[in-house]
Amino acid sequence: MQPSSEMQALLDAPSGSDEALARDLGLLMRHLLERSNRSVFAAVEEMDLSFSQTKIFLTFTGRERPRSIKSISDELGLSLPATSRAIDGLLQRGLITRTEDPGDRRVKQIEVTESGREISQRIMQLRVTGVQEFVATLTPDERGRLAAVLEPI
Amino acid sequence: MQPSSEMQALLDAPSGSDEALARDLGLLMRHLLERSNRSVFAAVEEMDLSFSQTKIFLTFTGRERPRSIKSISDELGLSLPATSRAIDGLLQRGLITRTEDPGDRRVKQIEVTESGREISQRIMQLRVTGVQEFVATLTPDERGRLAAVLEPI
DNA sequence: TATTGTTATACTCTATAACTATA
DNA sequence: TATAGTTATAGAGTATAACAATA
Repeated sequence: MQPSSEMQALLDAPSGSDEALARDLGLLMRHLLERSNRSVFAAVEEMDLSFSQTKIFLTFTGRERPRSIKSISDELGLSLPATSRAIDGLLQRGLITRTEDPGDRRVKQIEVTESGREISQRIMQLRVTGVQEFVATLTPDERGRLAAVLEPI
Repeated sequence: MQPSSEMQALLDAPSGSDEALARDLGLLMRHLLERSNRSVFAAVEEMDLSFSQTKIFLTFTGRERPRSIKSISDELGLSLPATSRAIDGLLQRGLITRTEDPGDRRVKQIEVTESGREISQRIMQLRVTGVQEFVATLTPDERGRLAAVLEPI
């Protein structure tokens, strides 16, 4: 089967087939993404954060303990120098602190400050808001059934 | 209500509430994205296409007619020079053609070549594959119910 | 010697400005 | 004058290489 035929098959997928489900899920994902990304991108641009700086904040969500630059670099798949420079920018704006690890003086411990936490939470809030707005567009019946299906998954 | 409390409320959202639904949808979206993006990014890197070049291909999906550089630039929200340069690269690799519009000689008509179409379809196929793999992990029962809920939406 | 982090350098992609050709 | 596209230039962000400090 040629790629071209496969694509066509996907568009024509009969209702109820796995292909139709994959297509509907893809469309839903795309819709949710567009909705969520618009507000997040606008906020991130307004706050003058780079994409990597935003992702650095996200690596702190849930676990507030200090992290080394290396561990952040590894988690984001970003080079150590790039991570170091991104952190430099956050440091200069007072959004994080960088202190020497007393146990291993090669290591710098990075922590989010109070104002950094505010920004980080605002970003996460916006991500959620896009999805919440979509949920609000559904009828109560659709909401209930979608919730019932998703919960076990 | 402080952002911090809002985030906590989301995590604690009682099963059946709109907040729980939004959270589950967000988690699903994140899961699908990670799954889909891994393979797409790997392929795009291997083919040595920039992010913008990939998006240019996507603007041709569904409508095979020639487009002007301006229209592509507008649709992607990319500057005209950046679009022009990205197209230059695709042209040099024989993935598109750039011909003068006989009706208005300021305009260049961009078309996807046969080898360009192959690459474009391979990318789209990978996007879909990630979702299809996820669908395959569901039980037939979950699949049926999810499909029934999504179709009207 | 190996590891953490920083600095030096070069590359890619982008936008704005200046320019050319056509309308 | 206005528009489509290109070329010139500068800036942001990245990676690799070279380096310093510590283990």
